[in-house]
Amino acid sequence: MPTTTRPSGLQPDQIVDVAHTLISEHGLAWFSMRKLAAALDVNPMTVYLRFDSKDALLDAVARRGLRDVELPDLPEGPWEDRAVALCTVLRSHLLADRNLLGLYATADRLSAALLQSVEQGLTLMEEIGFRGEGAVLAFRSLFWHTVGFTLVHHSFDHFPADSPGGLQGTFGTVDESTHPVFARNLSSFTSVDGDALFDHTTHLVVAGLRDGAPTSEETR
Amino acid sequence: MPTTTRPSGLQPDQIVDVAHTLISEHGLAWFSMRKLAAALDVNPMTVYLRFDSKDALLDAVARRGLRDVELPDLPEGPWEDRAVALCTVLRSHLLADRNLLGLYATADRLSAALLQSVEQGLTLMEEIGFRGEGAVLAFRSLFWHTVGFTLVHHSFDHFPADSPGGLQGTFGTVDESTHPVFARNLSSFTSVDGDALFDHTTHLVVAGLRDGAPTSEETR
DNA sequence: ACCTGAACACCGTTCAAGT
DNA sequence: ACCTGAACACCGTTCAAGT
Repeated sequence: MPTTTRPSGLQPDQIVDVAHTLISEHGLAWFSMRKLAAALDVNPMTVYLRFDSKDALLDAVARRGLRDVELPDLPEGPWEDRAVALCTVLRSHLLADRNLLGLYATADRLSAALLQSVEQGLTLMEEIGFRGEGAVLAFRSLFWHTVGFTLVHHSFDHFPADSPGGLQGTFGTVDESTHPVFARNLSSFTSVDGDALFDHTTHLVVAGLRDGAPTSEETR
Repeated sequence: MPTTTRPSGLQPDQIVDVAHTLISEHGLAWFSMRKLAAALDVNPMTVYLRFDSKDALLDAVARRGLRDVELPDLPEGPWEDRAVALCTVLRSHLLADRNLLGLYATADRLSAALLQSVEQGLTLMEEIGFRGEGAVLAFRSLFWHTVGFTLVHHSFDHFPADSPGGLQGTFGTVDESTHPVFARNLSSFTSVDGDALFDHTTHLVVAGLRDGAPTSEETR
């Protein structure tokens, strides 16, 4: 070894790759600039030559995680089914790596990374008669419905029923006189199936879009 | 002063209160256990006598932030309007303190803190004929739609149009041959009005619920 | 020019020691 | 019993110094 400082030629892409892998494997909370540097076998400060800050790096990692998302072609079938399918695929891509979800939540320009979904979504909206800003609005409803529901997904994991206290523990005592309807339906508050709830709500949004579309019966 | 250690009688509620205030004023990123202790004029370790960890404390802060939410009575009017109003009120409560939003995103048992909304939501669902688990499912769709959209809200703040690069900067070059529909509608991608988009999508969900309700015309 | 080592100003948390 | 001080094992980031 001629010198102690190798001109590593460390590329930004490589840094983002390794950061992505580390976060994916160990989680966002575990990740640090120093651990990243160790994984890259480089001085902690070298990373700062390529990225201004940890935030800037995380931004790049988030964008990278979504950049190469390849959405499959939508299946044949009724319009509603294809619209729901778009949402389902999008969501499963976002959920694919749970450790990166926290990153997407704070990463701006989420939609910019998902060009494929924009193309497919707009096509669907035009198919039922939406044009221009109307098509964009309709697409955005569906898109952000999907992203929002996905970000909220982990809240379902720890819902009562299975937990020690059960519903009592979570809701405390539901006062029959102030919350009569709630009290009467308490036994129906079973644990939440996130996938089913998403699917159900997506159908509601899709049906709403379809009903409000300029063209209701000309899809062919 | 007789001794240097006051038997402060520091109450957990007081700790949570001060933590809530600090986060609300300076943000979640600024907040630390040591700064909290300084604000309480107490040794940093004293807080650990009441809370096992920072996470446990933040959990308590999140719950406290929602505990006393008093939802106003729903206005008179058509069912759809009242359902939308419930969502709007819920959202504005969650958005009231933007600095606490990040807390809710990771706080489990979000719904447990919002008993009021459960009572009102279930009442609405029963009004159009939903019963038992059907009513709970319908309510959950509306509730989590609202929470999800709220958590995603800040993504809209930095949407292109006003930013330096504009749409070009965010989307890069939209290839006309691979994304023809997108390219054709590029000019319709104006900046996102989060409130309007939420309102619009909420109407879609509400309309979907109404249409799928057991009773369609017996509301009275 | 490119990289590093040491240092600065912080963290959350543990634990032996004080009163 | 109740609280603290010092310490441990970390952080992100700056910057003068090395090659």
